[in-house]
Formats: sequence, structure tokens, C-alpha cells
Amino acid sequence: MGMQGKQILVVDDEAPIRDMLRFGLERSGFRVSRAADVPSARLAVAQTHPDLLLLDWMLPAVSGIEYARELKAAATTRDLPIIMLTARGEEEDAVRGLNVGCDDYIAKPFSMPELVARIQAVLRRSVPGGESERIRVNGLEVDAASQRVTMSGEPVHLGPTEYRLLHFFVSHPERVYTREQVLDRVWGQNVYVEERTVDVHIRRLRKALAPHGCDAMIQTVRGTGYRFSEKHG
Amino acid sequence: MGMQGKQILVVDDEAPIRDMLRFGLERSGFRVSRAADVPSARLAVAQTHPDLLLLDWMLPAVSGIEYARELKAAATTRDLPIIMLTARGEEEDAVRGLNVGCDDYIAKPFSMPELVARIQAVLRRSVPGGESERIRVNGLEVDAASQRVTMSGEPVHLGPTEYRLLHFFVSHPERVYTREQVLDRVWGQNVYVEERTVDVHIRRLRKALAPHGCDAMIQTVRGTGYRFSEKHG
DNA sequence: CGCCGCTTGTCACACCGCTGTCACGGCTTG
DNA sequence: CAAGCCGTGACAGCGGTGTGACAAGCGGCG
Repeated sequence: MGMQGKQILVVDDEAPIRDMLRFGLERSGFRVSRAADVPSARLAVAQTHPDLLLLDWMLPAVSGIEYARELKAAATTRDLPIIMLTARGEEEDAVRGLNVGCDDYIAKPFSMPELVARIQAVLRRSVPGGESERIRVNGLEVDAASQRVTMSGEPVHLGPTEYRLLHFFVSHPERVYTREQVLDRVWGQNVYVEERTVDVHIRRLRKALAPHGCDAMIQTVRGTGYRFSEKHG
Repeated sequence: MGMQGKQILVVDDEAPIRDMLRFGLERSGFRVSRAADVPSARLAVAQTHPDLLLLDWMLPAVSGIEYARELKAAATTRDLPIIMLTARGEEEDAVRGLNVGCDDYIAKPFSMPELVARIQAVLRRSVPGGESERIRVNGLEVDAASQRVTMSGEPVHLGPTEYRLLHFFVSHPERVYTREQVLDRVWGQNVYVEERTVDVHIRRLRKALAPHGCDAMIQTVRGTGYRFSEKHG
């Protein structure tokens, strides 16, 4: 439905592939822009604000992996979905191990329907959500637009990771999440960090929330993970 | 870790494929149940609460796609992950399947390791207690999504094992289970623990429920085992 | 260029709740 | 009465979690 008309930026150094992808994707109802290397891609991202990036992992000068890491590091482009194009034989695990937070992989050669299917799956998964949301619960207020958190008016200082962690929990209350799932949804998919790292950031988040007396909302579910709830206990 | 032991429901009208899938998946540590058509699948979903659905897109009477749409439309089964099985060359249908809201698809013939990898990928990003079931009986409420138990609003603190034990009994009321059966369904199939251990956890569960006055729902059936019933006596 | 503060991921350690087992005693059944 | 069967308290071991510390990365600033 609303999936058609989405803008896709294809980044590949081989012109035939770019054209083939453009043809196939436009026939599926997407809008397509193209770039041959990373500098042009940077320009295109800044100018056209694509909804998804099709990124060849092997590019001249700056590799696709480096560029993906760069995009995932910047707050403004963190949520831009990326699908990596890899050549056959370049094991997924090899790419996965590089700690890029991209959303999916597809190996060349691939069929057009399969690519379209994966694009739609990723687009559906990505939260289009109203950009300027402001969630409030029990006096705790999380403003997505300004990335600021206040507790009954008092500002709460959080690091970037703690903020995203809190934002995730506040948007998904009354549910248990395992450490692995938290990593997937807060750190990004295909990023490898220790599961116990979640514990540490939970602790930092609690410590920041404690002076305001709402650290009890982040609850430990022993044997499983963590849960956000406004109810005590 | 927790990925093993997950329950997978295979829906396919061809018996050899069902059996092949069951064999392969069980060898990978999953629990497998099977259904040949959509009506049996509906029953199995309601009864066994699987963690993931392997759904053939081409089924007699009601197609897999229709069933998937039905599942994704209902709030209680919206989060139940679905992987579609398609035949080679039916990729366009796979696309339609993904539009329906399936989480992934895989084309027959496929390799077992690939299927297992896809399943684990989907399970990894799915939430626990996927189809957020919320069972209520006599004021006692067991919420799978938040993994929390409340008695007329008051939270009841339970350890992991007691929670699983109660969840099992609440989902299977009015029926006697031997200690061995309870061990199989709550502890897992290949775990060796003394049968009397069940007694101890029953006792702990009762003690946690006692302050709320509903410990009588866990009933002893002398010479056999235990039963959960809302009726007293 | 170097210094500094902030953030982040990881580790080691301590603690404590959970778990499985046992022994004892009360109770039912034959 | 004897023999099971079950509830209960106790207990040791383990494992999951909280916590402080630390080094590396990174950007800002002089």
C-alpha cells in the first residue's frame, strides 16, 4: 500500500547493476536514485532523504561497510534502513562480524522478486513513526524531537545510549525483553556487543532516574531480561 | 540458549515435507507440532501457543496467505512470527506473503541449515510471549507479555520456575498431570530432576498465592499428581 | 598538536535469590 | 498396624544480577 512510492538510493560502482536495479525497482513502484560512490551517496542522502539504502559493500575508496558504520553513528541517519549487497561467497558471517548495524543482507546474484520482498520487509519493520512524538508516563516525559527527558519538569541528563534505551522501553511498556532483543532494537541489528553490556546501561539509566524516584519503573525479570512498567512490583 | 525448546508449528499439506521438517527441526533442538490444513492450524495455535509458524502458502481450501492475513489482523496473534514456504518460481506470491505481514519467506527446496538460520533470525527479533496471551481466572491474571502475575490487581512475586509452572497449569486447567508430565512440559524434555522436586515448587507456588487466597486452585490428586481448577474442593 | 571530559564496552568480584535434594513427620489407604 | 504418599522446613551449590573500576574512542578546546 503506502510502501510504493518510497525512495530508494542505490549505491553501486557498476553502472549495469545500477541500471538493472533502477529498472526493476521502478517497475515495482519505488522511486530510485543512484550513486556510484560514497561521496555522491552522501550528497544524495543529504539532498533527497531516501527511505532506504541499497549499498554495495565493496566500493572504491571508501567501502560500503565504512559508510554504513558512518551512517549508523550519526543520530540523523541512524534510522535510515540499509540493505547490504554482497557477492556470493562473501559469507554473511564475515560481513556480520564487522559490526555494522545494517538491516539485512542479500547476496549477488539475486532475483528481483526476492530483493523487492526483502526491501518491503525491512521498510515494514522500520518504524516510520511520527517524528515528533512526546511520550509521558507518571511525570516522566520523553521528547523525541529534542531528545530530552524530564521528570516532573526537572531535566534528566542521559547519554545517547541511555536515552535510546529509555525511549525504547517507554515506547514498549508492560513487556519483557531479553538482553538480546534489547541489543537488536536499541543498538541495532548485526552489532556485536556482550549481552551483559545491557545490564550496565540499565544500571546507568536507573542511576540517572533514581534522584527523581522513578528508577523502579525499569524492572528486572530474573532469568529473562528487563521490563518497563509504571506499576510498582 | 533460550532459543532451543521453542515451539514451531509446521503447516503443510504434504505429509513427507511435514515429517522432514519435524525431523530436521527437532534435531536442531526445537519442539515441533504439525498441521495439514488451516482449520487444524487454528486449533493448534489456540491450544499449544507456538512461538513461530512455518506456513506453506499453498494449502487446500484456505490458502496460507489468507490464514497469515487472518493471524496478522487479530490482536492476539499479531506478534506470532510467520515464515512462508513457497515453491521455486512462486516468488511473486512470496512478495504478496510479505505484504500480508509475514516475517520472512523461504523457497522450496531449501537447505536445513538455511531454514534454521532464518528461524533463529526471526525468533531473535520477536518478543517473548509473542501472541500476547493474557489468561484470567477468578481474579488471578497471568500476562505472558510482561511475564507478570497479579491477583485482583495486586502483583504476585514468583520465581522463574514458579511462573512457568503456574503458566502451564493456568493454560491447562481442569486436568490432572503426573509429576513426570509436569517435568516434561515445564522443565523440558531432556532434563533429569527428581519427581519430588515438583512437590517443592508446587508448595512454593502455593505459598506465593496463599496471601491472596487462591492457593486452593492448585489441587493435589493423591496417587496421581496435580490439577489446576478454579472450583474449590 | 596535546590535553581533557564524556561516553561506552568489558571485566572481575560480590551478593543473593533461586533451585534441587533430602529427611522428617503427618496423613491416608489397605 | 504397616506402607505409601505428600507437605514442609532446611540447606548447600549455582547461577543470574548489581556494581565499581578501567581502558579505549571521540570530539572539543586551548
